[in-house]
Amino acid sequence: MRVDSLTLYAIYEALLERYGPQHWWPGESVFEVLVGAILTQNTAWNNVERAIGNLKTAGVLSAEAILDCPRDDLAALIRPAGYFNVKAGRLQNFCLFLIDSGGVKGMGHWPTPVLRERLLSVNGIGPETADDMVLYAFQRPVFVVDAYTRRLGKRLGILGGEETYAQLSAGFAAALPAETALFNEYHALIVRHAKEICTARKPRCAECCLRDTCAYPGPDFRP
DNA sequence: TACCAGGAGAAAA
DNA sequence: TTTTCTCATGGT
Repeated sequence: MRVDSLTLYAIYEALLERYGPQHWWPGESVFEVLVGAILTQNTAWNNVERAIGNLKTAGVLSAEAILDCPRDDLAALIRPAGYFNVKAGRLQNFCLFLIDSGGVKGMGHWPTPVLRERLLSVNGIGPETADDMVLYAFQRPVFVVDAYTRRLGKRLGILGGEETYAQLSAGFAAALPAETALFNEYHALIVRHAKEICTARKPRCAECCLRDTCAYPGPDFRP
């Protein structure tokens, strides 16, 4: 898959001009970013914030505490984030992996491809969650692809819609300079755009809301 | 009331 | 191998 660099950069510039820097990822520590990446799977961030708040209040926002916490109790704490039973297991899987790997510091010594592969080996961590972690927690230049990225790319005519995650991530990364700050901001801006338009235009958007049901072709960011 | 949200894994076809 | 189903709360 090939994506035109100029087009991709023009989209980025347009989003940055419209919304400004997003200062991602929201979180007070690297561990909080890692936890947030799992909790936000198919879930609105507002609900994730509630869940993380519960973990903080209960003193369960560390790998050791999450592993020590009975599964049902952990599930109750993260209930606002939805899929709480599933995510409680995923959090504990990841925390076990994190401790076995020497923590964030130990994992920080791994080359990016190794880091990514090992994260993907953890049950409950798929491509997007792994890349969220690699980019936002470990500050490595990987391009995060989410549902918004796919929809926006399709709306703008730069994607066909059938590409695999790996094809999209590699295609975007190859078309842009490998800069962590750029990849950080780009993904954040796409999410911001989606939220902004969806919130502003409900119930019926006059501009591309990035939903599958939206028939509007979307704003033209092409150069 | 119905739809949607910063996915992933298991089961079924 | 590909498609479908399941997990679930909270906002609009």
